[in-house]
Amino acid sequence: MIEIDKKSDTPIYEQIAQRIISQILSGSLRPGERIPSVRQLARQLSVNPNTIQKSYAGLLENGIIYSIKGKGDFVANNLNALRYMKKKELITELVQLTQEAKQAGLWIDELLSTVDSAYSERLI
Amino acid sequence: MIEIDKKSDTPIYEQIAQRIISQILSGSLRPGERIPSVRQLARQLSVNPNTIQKSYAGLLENGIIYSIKGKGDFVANNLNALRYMKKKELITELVQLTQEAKQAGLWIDELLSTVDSAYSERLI
Amino acid sequence: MIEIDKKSDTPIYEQIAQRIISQILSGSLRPGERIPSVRQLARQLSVNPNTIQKSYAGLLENGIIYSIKGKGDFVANNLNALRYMKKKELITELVQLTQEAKQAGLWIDELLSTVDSAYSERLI
Amino acid sequence: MIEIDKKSDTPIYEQIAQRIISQILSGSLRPGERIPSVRQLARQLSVNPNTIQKSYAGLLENGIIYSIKGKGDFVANNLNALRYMKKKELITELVQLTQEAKQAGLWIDELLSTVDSAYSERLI
DNA sequence: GTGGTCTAGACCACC
DNA sequence: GTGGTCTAGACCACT
Repeated sequence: MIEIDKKSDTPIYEQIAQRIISQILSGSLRPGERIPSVRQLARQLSVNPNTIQKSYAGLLENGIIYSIKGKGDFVANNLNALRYMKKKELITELVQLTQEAKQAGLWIDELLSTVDSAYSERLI
Repeated sequence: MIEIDKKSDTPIYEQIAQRIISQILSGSLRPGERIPSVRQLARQLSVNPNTIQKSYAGLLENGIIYSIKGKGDFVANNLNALRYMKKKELITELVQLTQEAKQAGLWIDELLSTVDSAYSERLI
Repeated sequence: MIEIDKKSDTPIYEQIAQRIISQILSGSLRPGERIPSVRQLARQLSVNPNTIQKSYAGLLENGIIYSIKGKGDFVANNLNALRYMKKKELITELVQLTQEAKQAGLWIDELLSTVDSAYSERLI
Repeated sequence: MIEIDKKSDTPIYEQIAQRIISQILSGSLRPGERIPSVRQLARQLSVNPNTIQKSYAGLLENGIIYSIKGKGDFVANNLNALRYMKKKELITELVQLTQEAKQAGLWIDELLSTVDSAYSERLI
């Protein structure tokens, strides 16, 4: 089940793409599996079909899904590449955040223990 | 010395505000000290004065600077509050990032060592 | 319907913000309802869109409205907080004014009867 | 003793004028009495003499002080007129404030009791 | 169509 | 010189 926040400042089409990617990464959508049709998802989220279309176009372009005319859109067999991409992205963000925190005067201990406890916590 | 990236997707006026804040946090701008005048900084960064104005308006509204008409803008005496705000903000981001990383399948060791080495690195 | 006074010494953008707030407080604009678009209101008041934008930016930052890109700006669900804020503000002003009046030699009866009759008066 | 707030957004020259007027109204400066010289007050408040000059020019124009070349500036014999002006001004403000409060949903009782207690309070 | 950002150029009050 | 407000016109991303 996908949920979006229309008030958020990250565009809806990107929110949807992120949700789908995270569903793939978490295994709740598997390679080869069909994802909801544009119209169906549009109805379900009460969002303009154009917006869904834009999400899917992005996923298609990055090889995360493939589409078969007349049948629908399916999760591609890219799981490892996808994981790798996401991982690199997260590491980059983490490096930036750490350096910013250092400059702002936080101690390394605070950062490490924050990461440690956040990792152990049960996800919401 | 302030540097900005006009191509970045974070607005110029916000980049400038962040730079000023980080200069205050790092101590290179002290409470009571004057910050560059709107026009001067505009010339220096080859940016429109209105854009600088917008940056300063934001800082003013948050009580980070105060302005005296005809004299200039000065760093307010909020250092502790500012540090606290920034710290809380960074910790929140770090928690989110950690949980996202966990869900994406990264190991705790990868995160901790990333933070550790990023912290030791010489800042650019 | 919003009216402004371009000659007033309170900036146009603030006049507009106040009008919107008072419309919310008086119930003529309800939470979730859309407020006029930037360009539309600009045309209607023959004011530059940037000025309207500045008004709305302030309301946005204070959580009084929220904006959805491509759709418009809407009244947030803050009515009680808003009422409380305004009330506290007005009471503070009233206290200051009263004390100033006392120091200037006005009698308490003059003040009370002024308030009383001003309150009964039909609003313009 | 006059005190000013350079950070305030009401101009310094106006702050000074207001202080002098309130000293006259409260009786601590009496008609015919000499007020501080421009240079003296400028030194005392560490303010540019031009600014003091502007204050005094305003007071002069409104007949609140008169100046004798080579001797200084003195409080005029206008006390009643001054009181009347100030009173009219305060009443006007009070009417506006009351109507705004009404529109914001405050009750007449709240306003009256606020005025009443503020009036009884010992001034700071 | 919508909001958001930016530029260029102007005017004002203040010090 | 300073900050603050406003106009006119442009571009962008989003729906």
